[in-house]
Amino acid sequence: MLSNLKEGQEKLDPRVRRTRQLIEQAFMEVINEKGFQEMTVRDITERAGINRATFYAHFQDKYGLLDQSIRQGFLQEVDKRMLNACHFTVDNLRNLIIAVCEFIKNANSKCKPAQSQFETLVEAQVKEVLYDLLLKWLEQTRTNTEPEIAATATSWAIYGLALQWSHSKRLESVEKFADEVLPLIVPNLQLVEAA
Amino acid sequence: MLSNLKEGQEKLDPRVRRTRQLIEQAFMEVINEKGFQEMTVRDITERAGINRATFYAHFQDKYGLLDQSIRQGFLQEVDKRMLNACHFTVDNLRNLIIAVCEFIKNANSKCKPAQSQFETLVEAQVKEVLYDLLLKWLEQTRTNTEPEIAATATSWAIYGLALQWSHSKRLESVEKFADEVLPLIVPNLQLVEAA
DNA sequence: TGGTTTTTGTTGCTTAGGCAACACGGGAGC
DNA sequence: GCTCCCGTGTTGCCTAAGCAACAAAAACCA
Repeated sequence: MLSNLKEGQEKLDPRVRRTRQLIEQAFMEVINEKGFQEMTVRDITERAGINRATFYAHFQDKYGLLDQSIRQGFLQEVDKRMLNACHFTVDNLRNLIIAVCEFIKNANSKCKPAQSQFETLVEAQVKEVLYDLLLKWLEQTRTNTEPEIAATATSWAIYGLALQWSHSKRLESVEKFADEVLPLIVPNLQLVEAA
Repeated sequence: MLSNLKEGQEKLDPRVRRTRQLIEQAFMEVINEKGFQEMTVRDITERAGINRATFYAHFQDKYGLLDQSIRQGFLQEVDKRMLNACHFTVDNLRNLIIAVCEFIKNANSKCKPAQSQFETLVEAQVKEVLYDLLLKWLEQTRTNTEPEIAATATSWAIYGLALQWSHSKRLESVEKFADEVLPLIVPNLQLVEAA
C-alpha cells in the first residue's frame, strides 16, 4: 500500500494524484454502466488505463474504493457548506445535520439496487467523518465531559435521525427537520453554558 | 530520450501514453493563452502537472514539441480522409492534395504571429509525412524510376503548389484547384501506364 | 555596465507504475 | 466427478516519472 497520508493531501506525488483520479473517474463511469456488484476490478483498471497491480497498491479491493468514494462524497457535501475549516456554532451544527440528510437522500436515490448492502457502508463512513469533525469542534470548546464521548453520542444521534428522516415517506423540508431535532442534539455535546 | 517507436505506437507503455497526452494538451492550452514565443517549458510542465525533467525525456525542447504537434495535426488531416491505410489511386492523390491545402490554410490562420518562423517548420514536417506516404504508395506500384526519386519530386511539387494556393488572395475552391493541378502532379509519379 | 533573477538542459538517486507470472477460488459446462 | 475459464490478490523485476541540485545561458533591471 502506498503512502497513506489520510486526507492530508498537502503535496503528494503527482503520479499518485493522477492514478487516484483515473481510478475514481473510471469507477464512476463503470458503476453507471454495470452497477457495483457486476463490476470487476479489471473493468475499472482497463477503463482507467492503469495496471491491475497498481489498483491494489491504492485500494484493498473494490469495496475499499467504494468506501473512499462514499467518504469523498460526504466530505464534498460538508465542504460545500464550509463546515470543515471552522469552529463550532449552533448554526454550523444545523448545517451539518442538513448535510447528512442531503447526502443520505442522494446516496439512496443513486444506489437503488442492493440498498441494504450499501447503507451499512454509508453509515460507517459518514459516522466516521462526523465523529472526526465533531471532535475537532469540541476540542476547541469547553465541555462537561470528554470530547470523545460527546462526539460519539452526537454523531450516532445525528446519523440515526437523518436516516429516519430519509426513510419517512412524507418528507418534510430538511430545514424544518433540522430545526426540529436541533434541541435534541445540542445537549449531547455537553457544552459548558456561557454565562 | 525515451523509446522512440517512430509513429509505430502499437502498444506503448501506458505511462508514456499518458504523459505525452498531458503535454500535448497543456501545450494547446498554453499556446492559446500566451502564444508560442512567450511560452516557457515550465509553463507547459506546470500546466500538465508533470516534472520538467520528464518533458526533456520526451522532447528536445519546445520546438521539438511544436514539430510533432504540427506533424500530428497534418496526420490527422490525412487520416480524416482515410489516406493512410490504403493504396494509390488518382482519387486518393487528389484528396491528398486537398488535405495539404486545408492544413496549410488552417495552420496559417491559427499562427498569425511570426508566420515566417512557423512556415519553414510546417513545410519540413508536412513534406516529410507526404514523402513517407507517397513512398509507401509507390512501393506497391510499378514505376519507371526509383520510388524515392518520384516521392521526393511529388512531395515537393504538392507542397509548393498548395503553398501558392494558400497565399493567393483570391482563393478558388480547394476542389477546383486540386483538379487543376492533378495533371501536373501525376507525371511526377512516373507510373507505368496500364495497358 | 554589472548584478540579480529566470529559464534551460542535464544528472544521480528514489519511488510509483507496468508487466508477467503465479496460486487460489469459484462457477459453468459436459 | 472432471476440466476450462475467469476474476482475484500477490510477487519480483524492469522502466518511466519525480525530485533536487547543478552549471550555463538568457532576460531583466538598475
